[in-house]
Amino acid sequence: MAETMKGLKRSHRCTEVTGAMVGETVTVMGWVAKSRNKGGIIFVDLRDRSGILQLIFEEANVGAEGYAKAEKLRAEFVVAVTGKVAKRGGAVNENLATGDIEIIAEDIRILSEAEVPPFPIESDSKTKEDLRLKYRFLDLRRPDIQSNIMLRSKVTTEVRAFLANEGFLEIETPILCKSTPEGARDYLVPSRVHPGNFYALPQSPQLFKQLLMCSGYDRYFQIAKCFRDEDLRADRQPEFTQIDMELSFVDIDDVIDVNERLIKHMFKEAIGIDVATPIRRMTWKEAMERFGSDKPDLRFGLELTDISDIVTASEFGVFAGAIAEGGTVRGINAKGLGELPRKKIDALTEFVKGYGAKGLAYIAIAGDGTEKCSFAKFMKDEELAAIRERMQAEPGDLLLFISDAKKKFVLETLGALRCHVADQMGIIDKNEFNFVWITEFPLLEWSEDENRFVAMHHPFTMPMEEDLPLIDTDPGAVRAKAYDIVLNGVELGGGSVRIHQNDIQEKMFDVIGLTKESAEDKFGFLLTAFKYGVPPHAGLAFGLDRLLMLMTGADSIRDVIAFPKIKDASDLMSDAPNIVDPTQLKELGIEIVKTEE
RNA sequence: GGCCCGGUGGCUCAGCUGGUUAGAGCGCCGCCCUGUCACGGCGGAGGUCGUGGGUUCGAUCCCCAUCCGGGUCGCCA
Repeated sequence: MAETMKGLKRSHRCTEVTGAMVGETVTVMGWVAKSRNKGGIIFVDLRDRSGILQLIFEEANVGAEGYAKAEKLRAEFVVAVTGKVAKRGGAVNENLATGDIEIIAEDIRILSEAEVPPFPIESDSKTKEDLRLKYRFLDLRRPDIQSNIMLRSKVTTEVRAFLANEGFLEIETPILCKSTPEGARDYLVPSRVHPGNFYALPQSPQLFKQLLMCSGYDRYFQIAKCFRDEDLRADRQPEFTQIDMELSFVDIDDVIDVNERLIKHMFKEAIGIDVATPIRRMTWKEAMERFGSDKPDLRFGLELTDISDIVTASEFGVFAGAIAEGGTVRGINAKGLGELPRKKIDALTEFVKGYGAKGLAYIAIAGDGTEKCSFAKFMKDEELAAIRERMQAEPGDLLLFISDAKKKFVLETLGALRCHVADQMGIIDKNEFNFVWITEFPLLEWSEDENRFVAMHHPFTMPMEEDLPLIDTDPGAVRAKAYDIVLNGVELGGGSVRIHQNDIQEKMFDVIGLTKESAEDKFGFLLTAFKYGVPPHAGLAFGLDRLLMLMTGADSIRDVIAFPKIKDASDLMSDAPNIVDPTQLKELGIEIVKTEE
């Protein structure tokens, strides 16, 4: 029978009770983590979000009725206990913050009984994630998840404090928006008042924050929910949170400066890490050439090496052919893997095939200098020697090569292989926080599917002034005033300077094949706003979930979100999404059409 | 949509090439125990081996389909 807490007031959380309070009477409330009945004396570990505190029940102190209640306690019962703080009578438990004290219970109320939970409520849970997510409210009781969620709160609190101090205003933007079907798929919300019309949930507050700049708010930020109807990943959820900001009368360096200080502040206050500033900067081109990625993990080397010039005239058709078609041949030197078993090399081949590579060429050099080369029979000795020299190969090294007619493909695939191999080699320092700004992104990207240039970032991104003349002659070569902040190979955030001049904006729409009418239809309100006095402005957004993932070392973004969704974007706990009542659909004028296989 | 991995008591797992009364640890239930904290002792309950077909004398094991979950590629301006 659950009791009321009438007349009681919690005086402390569990670990707020300290050795300095010995002799004081306290009232604590929480969940029974563990009960150990020794017969005549009962020890109970009481748990709340602060941690664990040991309670002692003896009939002499708590009375016959209280002792009988204590005997009934099972895991996850919710209790209120009043008692005296005491130094431990027995051994000190070094593993607990409160390990040298205990509460000698004088009164107990069972506020709620509990069924046996479907899985243990403990840190480092081995329980499968689907079960944990079905009972997320129990999973959220586990100390390690609680610590993640509390750290998340700490981070947003610090972000607000820091940005407020820098003169930023926190302004909310709408969740019900107009669909702008460029980029990711929108989540749509039907309108009852306008049958057949739909709102879209925002993929980001991009247009609204630019409007706020037009309206003179000068420095805006928001902890913003964003929505993208795309497939999930370990680091991707359909709804996620951004620390979003926009600033007026600034250029790249101003944005980078305030954000470096924000990063420094967040990491220091949240997890006690000192981030060295200024943070290194690297152009997109350099990142791609050296690391095969626009979000390079700089905690290790394994850089890409170009051997195209050496093999261009070789007899090896795979290499020579790729180059003849305008492609390239690049390699990495996996130091010390020269005696990797054939099976493991085959596994690496499978890995790159997963990205669409036709194969993986290799030269494995054993410790004694003997070589196994997958393409030796096509190569002259001097060509192989030149490759070894270029790759700085030594006995014990494994050289891996990828070739293709598409340079971008070679770089990206090898970049992925680089990270995969580094992981296998165990050369990544998990305690390092390696930041880098990636700058000078291309403004445009050629889309094979659409047979046109598309904006790499978004169509409001400002080209670099010195590249403006190229926009007609060689659009693909134009660099943008865009920047990403990358941490340990993860894109933490990104932003850009926005276009605020009409002529450049028109040119931009023109290049990506957007007619004046179409642009007007999609973003007319923004373009109109720009006619009435627009300040130069720029902004940036961090992925809060990914940030927390990196701060906590979590393997999955789900471990830092209170109520995450699973791979198919559903919620195992509430069973959303779900069918709705036919009358709701009727009111919205929506009819469900079954699609055939 | 493609590829890969997994599904065996409440939890985590074992189960070799098909033949076992399908096991273990933890948890749970009962009794005992006044200094435990991974408490201890004794006893006990609990499993349509994800589901449906098929092969076979016989399937947890092999085959097909399907459901559920994870990773990844595509996708994510």
